[in-house]
Amino acid sequence: MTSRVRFAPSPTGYLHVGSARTALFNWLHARSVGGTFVLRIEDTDAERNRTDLTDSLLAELDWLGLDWDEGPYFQSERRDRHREVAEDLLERGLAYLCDADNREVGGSALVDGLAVRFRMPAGATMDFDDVVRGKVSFATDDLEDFVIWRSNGSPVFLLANAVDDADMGITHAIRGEDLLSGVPKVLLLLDAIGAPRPTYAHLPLLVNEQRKKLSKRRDDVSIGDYRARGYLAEAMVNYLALLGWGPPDDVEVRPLDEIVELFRIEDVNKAAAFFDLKKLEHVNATHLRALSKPDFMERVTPWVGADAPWPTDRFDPGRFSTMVDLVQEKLRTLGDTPRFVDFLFLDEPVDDPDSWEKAMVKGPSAAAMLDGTAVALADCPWETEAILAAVSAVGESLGLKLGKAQASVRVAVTGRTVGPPLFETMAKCMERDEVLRRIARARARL
RNA sequence: GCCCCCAUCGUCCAGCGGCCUAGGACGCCGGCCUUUCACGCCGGUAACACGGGUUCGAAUCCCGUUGGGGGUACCA
Repeated sequence: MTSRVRFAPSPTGYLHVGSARTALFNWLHARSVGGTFVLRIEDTDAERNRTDLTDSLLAELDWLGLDWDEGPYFQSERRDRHREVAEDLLERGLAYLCDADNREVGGSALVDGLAVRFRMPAGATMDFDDVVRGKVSFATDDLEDFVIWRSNGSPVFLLANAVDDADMGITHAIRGEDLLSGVPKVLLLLDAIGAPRPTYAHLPLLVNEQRKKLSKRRDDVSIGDYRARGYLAEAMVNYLALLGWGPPDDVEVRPLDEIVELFRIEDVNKAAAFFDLKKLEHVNATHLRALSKPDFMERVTPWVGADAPWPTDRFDPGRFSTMVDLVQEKLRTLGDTPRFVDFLFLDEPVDDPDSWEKAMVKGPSAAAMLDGTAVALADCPWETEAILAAVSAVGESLGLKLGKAQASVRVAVTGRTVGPPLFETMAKCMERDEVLRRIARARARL
């Protein structure tokens, strides 16, 4: 039988990293075994759902590259089927009507304003074999009757989820461990309606530094936010795959298709994983460096457009393109790009107090360096090597190695102590007059 | 409280009875390279929670303890 999995988010917020990881593992399993990936929106709780959130959910999945084969199905459109099952269970006495105080009310047909609870059998044991956890067992005596149909006429998650999985022929339910304790109830429902039980795989939770389940309120978990900060989809997905799973050959940073090749749901481990931003950055930087020039240029566009920290009309695509060759390898996210090139498109170098303090105030012989450089650069050939030689010579005359010597010149021209290769930047992207003007301006400020 | 789950370096992953004086990655700390930063390279730091078993032999199996987490809604 071919494997069918589903990602079934409820549109109550933006897609967050935990859900994305669940979606990814379902997708990976489907793609690695040639199965079908179904997308189902679990919008049974009308009060908390918003359609615009559904749209953003789909957009984020699309961005991540997690394409689905079926759906999206909307649980809200299956209300009649859910009602049918609730009525059936009620008629068969497996469930009963109850009022707002959870008191049983007689009757074997749905009644407006009354909820329906499933009757928990006594003395039974519900056990199943979880792909990642192994044998798991619950005693029904520890569980209580549970609501399957609300008094407002809508199905509860447990019922809708069980019925939909059964109707959609889901063979593997891959989801977060927070849903583990709900399994016995779902099993009871499945057994009651005579549907086969899917195979379960409960993924370890993603946790924060306090080791608590990642939460929208406390933690930085929106996939959209990461995208906006300049993380690449392939890096996000690559990093997420590393949480709870590891490639057999220890090669961690790699393309998705290779991960599909290597992934096996049974290799997923059980312990909760900390979402480590530092490692995400590393993975991102590695993917970013591997981008071809055209690809990089296309992806960085949003960061150098209207929202960039310089007047749009001063942006020069040609110079920027040249700069990309010099700075791409230094970036950790696309969002880092502006601060490596902004000085080119601003009227004056950036004003960074720390840099000024470090190079101009505390640094050695800043005044002499600037004076000497101004003279040396006034008539040297405007080429990288010549500029390097000129600045180097000025430094030497002051007993400074190039590393120290270039600091004040760098801050005078760019505003910062850190940035792209200075002489190449000047030669290829700046006019001699502008460089000299900035050096003079800095000198005057000393 | 009750139920369930988990437990290897700070973090992620490897290890699935002998190959382990425990391996890789991120981070961190040195060094090299170097016009800053970064990249790259070299080196270092650092873990099998504890206690009992089982076994010739345990990080690996079993039990307990401790610690952590999840669930316990007419949320999903």
